Amino acid sequence: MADVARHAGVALGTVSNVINNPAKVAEGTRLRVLDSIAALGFVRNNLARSLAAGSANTLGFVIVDIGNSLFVDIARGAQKAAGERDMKLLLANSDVDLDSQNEYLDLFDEARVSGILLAPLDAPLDGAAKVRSHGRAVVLVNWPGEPGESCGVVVDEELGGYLATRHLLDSGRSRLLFAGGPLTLHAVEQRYAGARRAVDESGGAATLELLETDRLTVPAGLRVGHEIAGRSVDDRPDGIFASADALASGCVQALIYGGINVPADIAVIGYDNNHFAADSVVPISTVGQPGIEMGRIAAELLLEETDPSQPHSHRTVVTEPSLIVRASTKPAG
Amino acid sequence: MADVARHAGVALGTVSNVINNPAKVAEGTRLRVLDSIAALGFVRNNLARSLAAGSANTLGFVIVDIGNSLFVDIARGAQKAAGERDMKLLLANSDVDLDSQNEYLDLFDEARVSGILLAPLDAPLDGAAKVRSHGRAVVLVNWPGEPGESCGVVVDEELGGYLATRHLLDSGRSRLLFAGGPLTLHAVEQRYAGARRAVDESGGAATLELLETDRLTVPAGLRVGHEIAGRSVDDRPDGIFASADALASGCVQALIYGGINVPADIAVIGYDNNHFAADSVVPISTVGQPGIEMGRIAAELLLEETDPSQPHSHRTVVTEPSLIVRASTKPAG
DNA sequence: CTGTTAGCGCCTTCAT
DNA sequence: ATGAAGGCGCTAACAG
Repeated sequence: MADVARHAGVALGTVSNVINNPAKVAEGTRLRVLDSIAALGFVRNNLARSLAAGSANTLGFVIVDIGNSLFVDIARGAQKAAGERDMKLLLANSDVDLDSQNEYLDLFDEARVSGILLAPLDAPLDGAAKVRSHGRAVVLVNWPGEPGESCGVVVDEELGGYLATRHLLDSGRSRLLFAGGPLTLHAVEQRYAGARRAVDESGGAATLELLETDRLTVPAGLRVGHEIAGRSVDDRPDGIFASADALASGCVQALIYGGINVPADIAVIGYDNNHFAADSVVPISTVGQPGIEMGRIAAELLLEETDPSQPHSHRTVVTEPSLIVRASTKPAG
Repeated sequence: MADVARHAGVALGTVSNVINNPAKVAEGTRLRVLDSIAALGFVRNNLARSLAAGSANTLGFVIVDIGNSLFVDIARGAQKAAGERDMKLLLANSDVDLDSQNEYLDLFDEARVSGILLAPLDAPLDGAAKVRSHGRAVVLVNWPGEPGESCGVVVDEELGGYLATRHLLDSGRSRLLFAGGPLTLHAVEQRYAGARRAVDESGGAATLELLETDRLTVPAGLRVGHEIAGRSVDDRPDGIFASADALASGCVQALIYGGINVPADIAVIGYDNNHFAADSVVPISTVGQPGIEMGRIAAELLLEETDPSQPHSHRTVVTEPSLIVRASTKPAG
């Protein structure tokens, strides 16, 4: 930086101003300094900048599973929101491993990032608490904030379950089946609760069978589909709500394989709006989480919490999922 | 850090040594300092550390598409290799956007990371050249290194195409069809060349039809499958090499939908070892890239280039894909 | 093995 | 609008 100053024939402080407070320096000088910067291939040392300034222009995002498209969408949304405030977003993949998650939390802590976004795995949040105790803001993503401790962004899973089921009912289906599990998973349980509510509202006009699976994968869905295809026609549902697209995809494939027509015989709706759903012989209706929006909101909450000039109270924002109708639930008949 | 020193009743330099050169300090003192660190919730400021030490313990990885499982695998491998040398790996998603890619390159440059891994998009590598001109090492991933300029790690696509086709031939198929495109994509063209080679080696016992697609997606695969299902039986191939699993998945779905038996009537093999292939009614054979290994190699090349105590000459490491046999190519008959 | 000291590169008052 | 000086928190090299 001193080199640049010498090259441009100005003082070191002026170069600093050209970079950080362009308005404070005369047009001519500014241009001359800029030229020197280019000529010398100068790159501001962010380490020193952040050290001296006491704050970084970077946000960290620790992701539980980078293979999951929802989190990729969230990252995109957060990236965009951060970019609008001239902040950069760095990612770290904890890979569904608690130790790894805590390590990356520490890494961002040591790197003095401005704030941290955390999509946690279903485990104690000690690591986050530790980072927070150092005064670094942590916003939970796809996880409720801890009351009075941190912000969070979640999706209303119950509503999603309701929407999916309501849609099956509206399409003229009445013998419904909910597939998914294990029910100990909060999201699955909530989606089932929503399904339950929709059916209860129908006042006895519809039934809901529960078929719990051990996982939410394509193979599990294949098993579900095969099981149903093996039933006598009368015992089959006419509408299936698979609580994840992977499950729905397997289910649809196995049903078709078994000679059952989707959606004429059985309508199927999934959940998550993964590529699984769209990329199927029979495109599968689904419920989508607003990943990009979630990321944007999370980043904004974090930026707000980080900004000392702004009052901030911790809160959990609940976003709404939305119904995406495709061929797999076209009305019966 | 001064606080810790005071609390432990030692000098500031000792605290530094406890953290960085534990061997250089007496056991008792070390423990006492460690206690103080815990008691005070001290977190070493990595910015200051890197600034003072002149080098960071962090690697950056700019990824073209974080939604692609190959890159996720590569990230895992790189993460592991880096971890073994006490280095951390930070990720950035350029999202198939050149500007974004260059921005993240600059970000890592400013952050003075120890080195950068770049899985580039198919576009000029100016950004990488710029960073390199600042003396920061860049290793190209899934892209050949620029001779004399940088290292790279790639997969032998031609070999992969050969393996897939060889496997179809070995399974007793002879009327082969290669689906994929556009052929302007380097990887597709190479895979086709490998297929060509395998068929040529058969000495006229087999034929290879080329069906170029405009994309490598499930919908494109569906179109391929529907097209083939629409042919008269005699005109159909008995073995299909789809140059991507997404394509193969769509193809298999459409064939089954059209009443064709896979693999009895037509064997299908994909490429990439994505979940698409495994998660299919008929599990699809495929060719897998050694993502984890690629990541590990890339990180090691980078670390070697970064280490001034070691001689280094730029090179491109070519890794070998491997055949993964599943149900979709079980021998005819 | 311990304590002291001089920067790492930059930002930010402060005077000019 | 500009130049000079102090310090951000830490490491490394030195003298004890």
